[in-house]
Amino acid sequence: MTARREAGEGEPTLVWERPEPPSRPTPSPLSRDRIVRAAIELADADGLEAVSLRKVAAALDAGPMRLYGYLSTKEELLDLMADAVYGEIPPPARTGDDWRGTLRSLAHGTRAAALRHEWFADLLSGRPHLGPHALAHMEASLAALDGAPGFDHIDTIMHAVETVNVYLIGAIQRQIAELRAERATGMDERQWQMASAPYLNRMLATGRYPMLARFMHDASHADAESAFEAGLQCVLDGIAARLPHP
Amino acid sequence: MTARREAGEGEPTLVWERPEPPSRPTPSPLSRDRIVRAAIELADADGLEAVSLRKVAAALDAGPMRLYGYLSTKEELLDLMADAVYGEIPPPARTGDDWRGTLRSLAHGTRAAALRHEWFADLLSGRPHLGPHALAHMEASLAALDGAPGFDHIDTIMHAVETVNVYLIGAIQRQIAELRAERATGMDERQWQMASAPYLNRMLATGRYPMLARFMHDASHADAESAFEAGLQCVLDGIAARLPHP
DNA sequence: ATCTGGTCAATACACCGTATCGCGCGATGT
DNA sequence: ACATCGCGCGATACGGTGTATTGACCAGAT
Repeated sequence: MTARREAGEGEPTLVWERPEPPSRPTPSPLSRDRIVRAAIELADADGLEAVSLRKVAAALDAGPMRLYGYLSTKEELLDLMADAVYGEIPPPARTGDDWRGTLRSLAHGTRAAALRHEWFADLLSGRPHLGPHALAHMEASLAALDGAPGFDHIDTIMHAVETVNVYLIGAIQRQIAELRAERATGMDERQWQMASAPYLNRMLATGRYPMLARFMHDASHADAESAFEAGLQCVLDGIAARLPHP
Repeated sequence: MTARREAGEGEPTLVWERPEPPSRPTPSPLSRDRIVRAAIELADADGLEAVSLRKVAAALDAGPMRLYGYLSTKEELLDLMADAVYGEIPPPARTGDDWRGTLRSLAHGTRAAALRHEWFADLLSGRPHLGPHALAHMEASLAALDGAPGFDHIDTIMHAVETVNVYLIGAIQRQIAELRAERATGMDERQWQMASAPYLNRMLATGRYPMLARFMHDASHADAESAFEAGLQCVLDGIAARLPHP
């Protein structure tokens, strides 16, 4: 055996002068949910790259290693975060025969959630989202179209939903990228022109990009929201065109 | 550490027994281009997260810090990599009045480049791509539509290109994500069903996802290529529907 | 012959994800 | 009531990252 701290023998220090046991700081109760919420808070505030297991744990008054009881990898935390976003998307309103309205509400709901959590865009290129909320969202999307006029076969339904989703993903990425560019140079559009425009102007001045120059000069730059809506209508038109026509 | 440290003012060791100066390993000539190529090689082989300044430098027989003469940040390296991909996209064939063919060739060319460099999908959510090749690609896209019947105004042209691009981005992301999921479980579709299906089957068995179950059971799962083409046709139809009709 | 300026390698630092270890507490068996 | 055990958790450790700083070296100018 080994020397065990026992009152019978040496006990070098008396209780009075011996410090209390480190006084466990009330090990805060943990749950996957609390962990994910803390991570999302960090990501919302400072972006995905500010989410580290150490910081998440610190935000919960816990040591980093404690998280490994709830997750076995940081990637799993990211998966949970993505699924939490799906949980925020309101299920598309079931609007009877108005399948366009259904798909539009679906798209706008998703877009709104993604804009609330910019980092969501960064998680789209990772593995497919198979969490319960993601599945439920997919299920609701399919169900909302089920029985609408023209959508008889599951293939038709899935194709429509997938096409809208693909457009949606692209639109989210585009806008998030744009939004970050603006913020990086100073948040204001005027400031953006001041900061990034010199380079662009120099490029345009080379004459190698006449169409871009024309665009910069002549185009009516629409805001992101209405550009999104316009493209979405375009996709919906395309879907409609391929339905068995009444 | 310092074998030659004694070389103060006595020079105690004789030339004969003193090793030659470490014989600079012929500091390999560097260029932004070589750096980017090395980085792309790494990324193609092992994914974006395998690209570190240290490894890129090592691949070029250089110290990590040497790269900072050519880049001031790792992000800039990623920007250069993304722009290199744009450089690989063949300019859309100018096909006269066949604007659909133009947009299709554009989309397929981009998609092919993205599939050659899976990591490209990960760079889409970052800042907008403003490198010379990206600008040239955009310019070529706009120019290819200029003068096509119905595309009179720059707004019309830009809207069409942007809509296709957005769909394109989404489709690329989707397919890359899917592709990675397959590879993660063992590369083969049969193996994928063996590995990931148990979880999905359990989820479907709960009865909470009837539409998904129906999809799994009844749908004719098309391959990625034709699904992409179908969605693209859908978008093109939508664009056509909003043109001033002949 | 000495100084100088510019390149680059070496070193250092803060941070990351995670494997390992060992302490201390609660539960358990006697 | 006491001895023992298991184990959840913190501390520590390791190999990696991006990058700031430092300092050795060499070319060219004085």
